[in-house]
Amino acid sequence: MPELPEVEVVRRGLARWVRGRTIMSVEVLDPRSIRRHALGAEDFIGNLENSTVLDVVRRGKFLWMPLRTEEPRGPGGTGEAMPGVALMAHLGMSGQLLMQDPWVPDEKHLKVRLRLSSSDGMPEELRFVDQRIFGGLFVTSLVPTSDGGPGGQGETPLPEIADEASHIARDPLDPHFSFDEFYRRVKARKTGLKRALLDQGFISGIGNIYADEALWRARLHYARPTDTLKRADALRVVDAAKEVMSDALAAGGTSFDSLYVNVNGASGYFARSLDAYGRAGEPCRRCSAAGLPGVIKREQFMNRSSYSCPICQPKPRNGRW
DNA sequence: CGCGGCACCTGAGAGC
DNA sequence: TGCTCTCAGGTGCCGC
Repeated sequence: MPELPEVEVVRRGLARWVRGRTIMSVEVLDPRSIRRHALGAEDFIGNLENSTVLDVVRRGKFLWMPLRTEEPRGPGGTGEAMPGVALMAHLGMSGQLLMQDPWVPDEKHLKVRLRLSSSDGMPEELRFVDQRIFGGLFVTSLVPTSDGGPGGQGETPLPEIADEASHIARDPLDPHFSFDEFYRRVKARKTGLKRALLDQGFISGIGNIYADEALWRARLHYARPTDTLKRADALRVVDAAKEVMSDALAAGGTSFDSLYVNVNGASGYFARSLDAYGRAGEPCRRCSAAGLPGVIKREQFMNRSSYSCPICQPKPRNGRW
């Protein structure tokens, strides 16, 4: 279940292997994995072949590789660079980007294979593997950012963003993230706090797991109306999200099952340090440390499970927050 | 505008 | 053993 830290682990790993390499050929083994590429497999392949990967860039959970595509030289071709396009990837629930040597047998859920130009000792194939097919690959254009800052986080940040990610807000680990802007927008919206944390247009990179962890750390209820949030509350929950995500990043990403594997094929491991998510029926660590009887409760919210402690993340009795 | 609901998917595990 | 049901969840879209 990749959230921001996992995607960043993949980004860093991938950048090392693919920067500067040319896509020699592309094989789409399951067209469902490129369904967000509206013009189909042939167009997808045509856009990628003979393009060179300039970088690997991330915004929230979206990952893209800006490409340099040259017009064919010779008759009719100028040899000049074409307008900016990028290969976009979203890992969804179970997507993996793996570097493999060609003789390694295909993975069971291999969906797309890119053959890269050879580069001393590096694996020649970039494989997109995805069991549940919530993720996918597609080609998108690059557009200027609305705030003039870099489009995303990469080795050489560009003032452009992949069109399909331009609605995604910066994440709390982004040096250009603005808490003031987040607070202003969240105050103006009438919605529940967890819903706002999961809204990638407000603040990105937070999924169900880290939303619950951040709310627990900030001692806030998931349904807290955002327009009642004090600045200190909002700061606490954003700081908590930032903390939990940088901890996970330092540990190489969270992993609960074998579905998430980073680009080098090794699972991250951070799940053991979760305080709320997945701990239904277990004592709240903060409450037990204080001698209180809090037990983590699981509830359905937004069609998914939410975990919280009824004692330290209470709902008000009188309906006033 | 906001929100609930749902579709998109597969596989693991529970229950019968 | 084998069937059916439930659950996991990021994102986008639809209708109220």
